[in-house]
Amino acid sequence: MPELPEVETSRRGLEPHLLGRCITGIEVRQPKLRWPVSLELAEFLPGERLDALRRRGKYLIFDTRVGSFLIHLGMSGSLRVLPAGVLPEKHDHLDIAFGGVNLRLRDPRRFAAVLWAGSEPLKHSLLKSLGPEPLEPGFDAEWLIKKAKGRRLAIKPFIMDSKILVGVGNIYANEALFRAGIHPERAAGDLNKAEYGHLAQAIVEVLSKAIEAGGTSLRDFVREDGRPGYFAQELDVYGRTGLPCVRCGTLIEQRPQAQRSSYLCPRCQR
DNA sequence: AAATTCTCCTGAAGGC
DNA sequence: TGCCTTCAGGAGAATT
Repeated sequence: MPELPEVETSRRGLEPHLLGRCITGIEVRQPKLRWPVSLELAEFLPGERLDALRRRGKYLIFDTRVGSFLIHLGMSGSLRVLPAGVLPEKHDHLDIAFGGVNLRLRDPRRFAAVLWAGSEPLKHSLLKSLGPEPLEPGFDAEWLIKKAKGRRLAIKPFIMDSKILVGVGNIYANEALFRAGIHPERAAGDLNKAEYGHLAQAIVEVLSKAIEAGGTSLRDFVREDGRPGYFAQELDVYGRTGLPCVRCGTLIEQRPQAQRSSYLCPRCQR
């Protein structure tokens, strides 16, 4: 599922193909994604040049002179750049044509979003309340401590909350907590300063390594050029139910938590 | 304000 | 071989 590293991998893969090129057309074959695909895309974008391709959390921001649009990949979305004329396959819901190439969105589960965001995209309702980027200044243990003060919410959903920090989904939340040796069901407000130090560092390391590796490949995620990422083999706990802990050999447990699966080593994580 | 539950969707995997 | 059921999940919206 695309998390921050996968979205950043997509951004880096797409940028050299699309930056500075002019949009020549929009084709929406399936407008019913998480929200209806914004009609403004077809209205405003043809003839405009892509001036920048940015990322905020798991959102990609495409900037043009007349305004910006957002793409969120949901959990099964992927973007690819293809030569014009390649026929769409099942679940290829939308093309944005850039002259001789097409930016194509595929999303079997249709949780993706393609939305117009106007001239100040960071003020869009979906972006304005997002927490700090974990790989940029503004995110550290002190920030987490401040936000966690007094909260009884479990630490795992806490770090998956995009208002606390962006980019951490189920996979990397599990991995970061394992690295930090913290049990996912602990109350966020109960962790001490040292634990938050370890956790902040673990989040940064896990996301950085995943970006270096080119994004985790799981089920539906495909990179912009179609090659899968290869971080999956480096996961310590996610999806390893019943397998031995890489550190102590204790069997990894899986348990439901807030409508998601948590994976943990009951010995290493306290 | 904070916590919890619901919701969208369909492919994959498991059971029989 | 095939049909049915269950699970997976990003994250906003609705509810408590």
